[in-house]
Amino acid sequence: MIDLAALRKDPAIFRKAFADRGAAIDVDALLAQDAKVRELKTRAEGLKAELNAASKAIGAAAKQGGAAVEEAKAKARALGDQQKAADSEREALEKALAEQLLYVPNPCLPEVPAGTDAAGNVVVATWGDEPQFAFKPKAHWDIAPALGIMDFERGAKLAGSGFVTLRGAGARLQRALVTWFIDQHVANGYTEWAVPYLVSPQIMQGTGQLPKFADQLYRCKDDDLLLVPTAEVPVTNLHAGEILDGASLPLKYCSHTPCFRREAGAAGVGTRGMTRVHQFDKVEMVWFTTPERSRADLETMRGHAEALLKGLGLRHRVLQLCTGDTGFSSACTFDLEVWSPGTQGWLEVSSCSTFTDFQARRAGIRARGADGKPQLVHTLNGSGLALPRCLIAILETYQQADGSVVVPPVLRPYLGGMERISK
RNA sequence: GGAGAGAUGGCAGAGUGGUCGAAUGCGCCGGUUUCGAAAACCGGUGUGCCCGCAAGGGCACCGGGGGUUCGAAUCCCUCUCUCUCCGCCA
Repeated sequence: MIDLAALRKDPAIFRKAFADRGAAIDVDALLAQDAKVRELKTRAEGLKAELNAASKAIGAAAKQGGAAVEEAKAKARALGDQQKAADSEREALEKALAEQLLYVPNPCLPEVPAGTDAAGNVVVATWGDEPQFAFKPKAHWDIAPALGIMDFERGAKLAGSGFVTLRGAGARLQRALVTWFIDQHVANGYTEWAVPYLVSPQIMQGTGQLPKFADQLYRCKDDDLLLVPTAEVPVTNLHAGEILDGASLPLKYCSHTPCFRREAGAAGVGTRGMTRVHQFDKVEMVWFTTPERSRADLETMRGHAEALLKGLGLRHRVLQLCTGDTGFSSACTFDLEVWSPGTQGWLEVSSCSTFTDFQARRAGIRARGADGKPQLVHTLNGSGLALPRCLIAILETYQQADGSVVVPPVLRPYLGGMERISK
């Protein structure tokens, strides 16, 4: 959620930011409503103050008794009616304004390149040479089923298209990746969390998934719970409504969870194999930090994600997303894309963002600063990393002419020393 | 799932219709004292919002929501959560 006081103070900045994003936000309408709400509030509170004073007087008078008390009560009753009317008007308008505010995106940082869509994203770094093969490299959907480590048909049998199963060394490889990732994060000072995979609608609102992206979420109607689309949601909301100790910042958390996404409207686009599925595993990094250091922390966190790809020896690049491609809640995002030799394309395996105070304001996450006053924190998160596409890149990058796949050395200890996955 | 008990400030714990944003204790911060510290004593110590240049004034919050009343931490309804016991269960 944006800061209404900031909007009042400098609407021009917000107008430009929304335009850059391609978001049709009527700033003037928001400002007008805000002014009206505050006017009504002042009036209603004034009446309430009168009423409170009148009630107090009745209390004092009642002790002495007397006929004047009944008359005073009648007057107070009339005042109360007036106050209630004014307050209900204020309440309705304030609620409507708050509702609209939930659909207003986070302005991007000034440094974010302007652009309307993914074509405007800027490559800021590339690592690794393109792997060379003495044969035509295959795609993972050919490699993995042939090795018997991935089964798409059975996934579809269980839950429909977009669900896959991993078998034997495939399942174990994924588990090895998860464990190695988390071990790296813990070594970097992160605290690991295990969290619920179902959360309430209010929690989804805290991080910005609701109300705008309801159609992308799986919902358990009978219990009014939603399956998490990313660990960002439960982990960021761990501190919802809390006032943290400023000296404890930055807090660095990581968590491994499955992620559930309906992917409504994405059918047919890059969905073959395990590239885009309704359920996948991911290790997520989440930071709670201060406004002063959040931008620098984003670099650090992105470095942690990149280090994983380097450790695995996977060619990758880093994109800074342009204004038009930056997510609703984010102020600045870097995507990490890994190279897929089988499809000769790039696959997004991580998205590292700073949400500035946007999520903190929605979720009510503050920290007590040096001056003793609570202040909204900045939240960051980044994948570290998404599992399916890492599996894809490993299988395709390390495939051999005989169909086997060499295991990256860093993972071997997690696979009982296995050096190669063969049939 | 059934039965019962409970939810008050950082913590503990009073308060059952009026001057209660809330006693008291602990904790924390500042001061006095001390060579220094402890102890003791004195003072302070929640959050959000509105009006205001400011000084200052006002409103709201005692788990959430709703109701009764001139007035609710206190009465009523409802939801959530916690604890105890029973059942079921990985």
